[in-house]
Amino acid sequence: MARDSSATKARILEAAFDEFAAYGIAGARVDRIADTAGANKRMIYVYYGNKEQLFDQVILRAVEQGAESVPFDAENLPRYAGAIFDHLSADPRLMRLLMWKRLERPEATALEAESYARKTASLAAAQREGHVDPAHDPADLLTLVLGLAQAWYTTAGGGADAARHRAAHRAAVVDAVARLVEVREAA
Amino acid sequence: MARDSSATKARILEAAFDEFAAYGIAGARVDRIADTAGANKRMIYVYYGNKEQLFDQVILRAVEQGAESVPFDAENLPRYAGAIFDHLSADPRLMRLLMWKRLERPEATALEAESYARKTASLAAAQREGHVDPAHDPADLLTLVLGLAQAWYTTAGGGADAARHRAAHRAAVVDAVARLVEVREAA
DNA sequence: GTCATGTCAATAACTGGATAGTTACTTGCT
DNA sequence: AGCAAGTAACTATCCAGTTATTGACATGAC
Repeated sequence: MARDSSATKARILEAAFDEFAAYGIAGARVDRIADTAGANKRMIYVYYGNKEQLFDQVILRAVEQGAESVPFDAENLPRYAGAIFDHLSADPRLMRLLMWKRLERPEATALEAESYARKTASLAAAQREGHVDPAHDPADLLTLVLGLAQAWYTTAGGGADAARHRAAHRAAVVDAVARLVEVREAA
Repeated sequence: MARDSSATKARILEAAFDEFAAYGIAGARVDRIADTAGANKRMIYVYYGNKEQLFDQVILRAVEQGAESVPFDAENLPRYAGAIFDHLSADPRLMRLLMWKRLERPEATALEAESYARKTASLAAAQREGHVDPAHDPADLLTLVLGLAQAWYTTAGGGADAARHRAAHRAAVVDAVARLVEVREAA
């Protein structure tokens, strides 16, 4: 039993990810997190303050990792949507975690607000340059693209045998976004 | 204080809707539901069994009302998506309630499975008849349409000033679905 | 080298408040 | 009277957060 505080911190964070993804904030049990982490409950309070702050840390890490592995690409939105789809497919806990966050901690963080603003701005630019149909407001377009990329995880479609058709679902998302952003000649 | 059991039942159900939409199952407080309903806590247990069963009843009523006021229309999916959008706009509690359900009671009920099957079947028919592009599997298409219709409520786009742009958002949804189902000549 | 000292990591047992569900009782209607 | 509706007070459990204490390791004095 080496005494390694950063390893303990990391184990707690990982266990908390599991627990929060499964039960949300209200349903999560601090004792269970401590057990799963193989750590003492007290350390959770030492390292993270309380249950809510621990949740915030879990979210923060997930968002950072997401931003890192799925860079925004205003000029190729179908590909961006496909990348989001892949990212969500890779870990089923992720979408659940984000849904809990929307329900239990809906306040947009500064980080999120800033990332949102950056995306809409670069989307507007892509529209001016003719890569994306300018029919919709950039913010609206972003919402629609995200809605499509997440559709399998926010609706009943993501049921039992979803894994077997993953490739087809992904292709459907990519195609749907392609149709959405396709530049049309003025009628 | 008239003694009217069905009125008490209804008040409890309405208060439970409020409470569950706000806090989910784990976060909901039975005492608070009783207070809001102006009913005695005991009556909740008499009429509904326990907290989970009460939640199930709230969901059941919401789903029934939804099915009633938003009939599926495979031959005009943009309109269907618009109707879903309107239905969700009319009561912000609704989408929250459905999200809690996905997270806390994910099992698909028989009712839901049946309604899902009916929709995909009639969608397949609409594709054969040329009303809907047959590029995608009907089940996938349904998922995408729902993803679009709910996009403002499942993503960060549904923030503060969303109400002011509701009409524009609705139009965006309808247009996005129109593009999605548009029949294309074979390339 | 080894022993005292300070510091950080970790633990088990506890506390106080909350909370789902119950019991025993009262009220009002017919 | 008799039954259904309603009530208040209770219980047993659970659970977030705390307290008091022990164990590990490094540093430096001698």
